[in-house]
Amino acid sequence: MEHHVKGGGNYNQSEEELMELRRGPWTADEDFTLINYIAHHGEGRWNSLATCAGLRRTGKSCRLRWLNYLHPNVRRGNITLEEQVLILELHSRWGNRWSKIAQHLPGRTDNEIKNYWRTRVQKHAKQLKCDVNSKQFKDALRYLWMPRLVERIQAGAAPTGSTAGTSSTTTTTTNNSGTTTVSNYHLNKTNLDMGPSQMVLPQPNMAGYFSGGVQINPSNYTPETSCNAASSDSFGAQVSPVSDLTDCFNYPVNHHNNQDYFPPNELPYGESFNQGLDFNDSNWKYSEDFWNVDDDIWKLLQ
DNA sequence: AAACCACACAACCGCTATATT
DNA sequence: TAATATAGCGGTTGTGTGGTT
Repeated sequence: MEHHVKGGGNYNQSEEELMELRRGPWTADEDFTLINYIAHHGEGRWNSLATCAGLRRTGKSCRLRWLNYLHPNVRRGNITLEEQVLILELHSRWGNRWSKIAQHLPGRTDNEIKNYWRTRVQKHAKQLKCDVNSKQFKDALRYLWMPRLVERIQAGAAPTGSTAGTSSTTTTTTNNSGTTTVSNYHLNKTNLDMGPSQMVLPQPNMAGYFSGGVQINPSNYTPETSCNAASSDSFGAQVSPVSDLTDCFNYPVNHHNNQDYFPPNELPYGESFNQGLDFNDSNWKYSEDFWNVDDDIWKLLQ
């Protein structure tokens, strides 16, 4: 199918030129041409690049294709649990600042994060019949979804295996300069001796983000574990003793073997939990399947 | 097997900010 | 300084795909 650009944007081109331009999905040949051209001539000045490369595309389209798809640093595939936590956390702080959020998820594009938000997060809001920007839904994200994600990350990453007999609390903190850190506290003796691990965002590699006891620093960072070549000072560890988001993640110990189960008086949010969110409301009583839509996270509401 | 539907995501559009001439 | 070009952002749309009826 051949589309034609009708105009728009600031990429001023004559009507005749525009009529020649292709739209829609890129072909493998076009991708190859673009990659090859950029490999030899570099990127930038996208209009002339498109012309010189012989691509019947707008410069804007070439730029987007390169940045969102063909660039070697673009990371494709499922959004990891760690990335989901980051997206939720950063979106709660910055809103729809997709590009800004993307800067903290190496290899992910603003477009991908935006799509994730629309398809996954907004879907939950829609099914719950509440606005994605409502306090009710934001509280659900903060006090249910995010802690649940964190717990699953820890369950998967902690060498101690099952959470049975091991309690954990993750704290997200923001210091005066606005830097976010995430701390893990695996409350067994070994890790208590070791103390919390902390890392500073942004950093180029999410592996070990919640690993507990492993501190990411430039010396143990290798290109193999990252999609971006980042300067070492962008992910050095630091300690942030003061937290303004601690309450969000201070949830009680789950003493039960089933990590998805919390009795009513042990729901994973603290005393400070907002009154505005009524989980007894019929809207919140969805079947297990509903909450399974996103990786079993919401089972605890059943 | 065909029609329908929902979803994920690539791509486009309009706009603003910044750089260049 | 003004005009133009370029880069980038966020919202929206279109299309392919997989699941369901």
